[in-house]
Amino acid sequence: MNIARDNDGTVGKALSALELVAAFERPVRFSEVLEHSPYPKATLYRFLQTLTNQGLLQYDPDQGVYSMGMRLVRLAHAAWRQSSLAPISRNVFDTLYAQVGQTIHLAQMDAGQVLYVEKRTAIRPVEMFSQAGKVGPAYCTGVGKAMLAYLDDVTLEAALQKQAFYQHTQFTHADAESLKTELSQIQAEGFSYDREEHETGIICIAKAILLKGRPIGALSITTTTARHSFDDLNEWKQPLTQAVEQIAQAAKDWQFPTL
Amino acid sequence: MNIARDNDGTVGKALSALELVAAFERPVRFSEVLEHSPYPKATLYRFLQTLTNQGLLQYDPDQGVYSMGMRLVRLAHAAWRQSSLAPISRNVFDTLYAQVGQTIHLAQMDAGQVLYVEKRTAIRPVEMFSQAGKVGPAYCTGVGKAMLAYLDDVTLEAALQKQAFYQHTQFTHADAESLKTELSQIQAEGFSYDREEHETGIICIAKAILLKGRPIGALSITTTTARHSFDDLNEWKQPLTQAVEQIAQAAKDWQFPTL
DNA sequence: CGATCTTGTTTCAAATAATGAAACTTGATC
DNA sequence: GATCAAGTTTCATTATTTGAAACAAGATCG
Repeated sequence: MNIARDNDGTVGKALSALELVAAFERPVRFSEVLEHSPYPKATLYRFLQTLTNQGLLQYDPDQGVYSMGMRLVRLAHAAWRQSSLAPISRNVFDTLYAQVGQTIHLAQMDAGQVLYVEKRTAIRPVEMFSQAGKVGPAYCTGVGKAMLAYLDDVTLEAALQKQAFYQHTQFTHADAESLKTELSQIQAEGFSYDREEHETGIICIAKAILLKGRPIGALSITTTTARHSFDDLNEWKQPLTQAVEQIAQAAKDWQFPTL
Repeated sequence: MNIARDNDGTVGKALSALELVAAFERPVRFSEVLEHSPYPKATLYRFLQTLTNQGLLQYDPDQGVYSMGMRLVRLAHAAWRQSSLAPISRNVFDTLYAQVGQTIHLAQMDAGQVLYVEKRTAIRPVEMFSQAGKVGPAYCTGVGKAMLAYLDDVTLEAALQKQAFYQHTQFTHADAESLKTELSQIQAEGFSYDREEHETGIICIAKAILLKGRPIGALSITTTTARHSFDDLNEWKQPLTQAVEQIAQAAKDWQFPTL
């Protein structure tokens, strides 16, 4: 999909400079960005100036550091409302949470990764990796595998190409082959599981949301091995399925973009 | 609205095309965008292509419509974590909510407007982009006026230039003069009030968060005329002040960008 | 069924903006 | 007060963007 994210002239290059700043996860000096940048000093300098002018970055003159700009938050709000599943899923999401009382996630695919667009935490909050806007790996999360399972061959190959297959835990899939085997199972069964593949002690059951046969998102119910066994996950099949179907229906009615 | 936001060559123009799509608040056809665009057909066409390639927009081939892209949500997450007050305010924010039990907002300034970065309501405890990322007018909100009151003259004039002074209710400030008068009062008193200026029945007390004398954000406690009188608002002065001071301290420690 | 309109896409020479090596400025360090 | 590091500006060269116009692909109509 975006093999060519750098073949977009000035705009593409400027955005890749923006990603450089984002990657730091903290305010950065110009020279730090320069070290990680493929662009000459003067060129990068002007990119950061332009991005700052545009509000995609902000510059603190006291400390001489750049950080991500608040205009992005405003734009993301528009994106979230306009093309994420979250707004139309709101009621269903709340209902599901009330039914199962566990941490639930709503996710979509972005550039081969999982992007969480909505989250609801359990009463007893388990400190865990995730929040709206946060991205995660597709190959070792319940929602990621649920969506991968329904991709057509071409898109799947493209997505697999981007997976790192980093061994998060001893249960993480090590390569595309073993992942693919599970994907067929998931497609056959209709449910996807995370068996401590991303984080030790964290398990989940997930299901893809389909529109015209294509996965437009996925919903998951998460818990810990301390509180539940793998078998317990199956008790949530019914409410999960119902929620997924309702969101799919809402998406259909809403003319949700099929990506 | 954006004085120099168009003098940034291709990047600036492409971003203004992105804003055009954002303004629709729904998926749009190419021709609809074209109508509202200052650019020739071919130029706009290539902008949308580039933006789509870059994931800032997404294109639905079935319906031939563009909508905001999920990459923005990912980037905004980085912005929110890296340069919004929200992450460092989290504990203080939760404590304040527990103390007052009313709807509370944390906001920052962006391009003369108020940008909400965090919200807490009784009904839905955690809301990310549904509320965070929302923008509001500065001249008729508690948080907006609180921040305006501490801007230096040059910045204030620039900000006032961007205010629409739309008469939301009978109490809305009608012009810069009457607003300025209140701003001096706010600065003297340290507290800002929304007396049904934005929405009938909605009132609030707000206070600016200062770092080196400059407003980096504001915190507000909101209620309704049905439940509280204007005088009641003052009962929250103490917890509000405490929260603001704690956030200011955290920002100082965190080397928060001073904008 | 062919004509006409509407909408979206591509072309190509001219106009404009981006590029980057190098020089320069600023401020810190020894 | 000399040296070094970090950030900023310059300017001729090069590459990209620009947009009128032509083209394609559906719709809609008589």
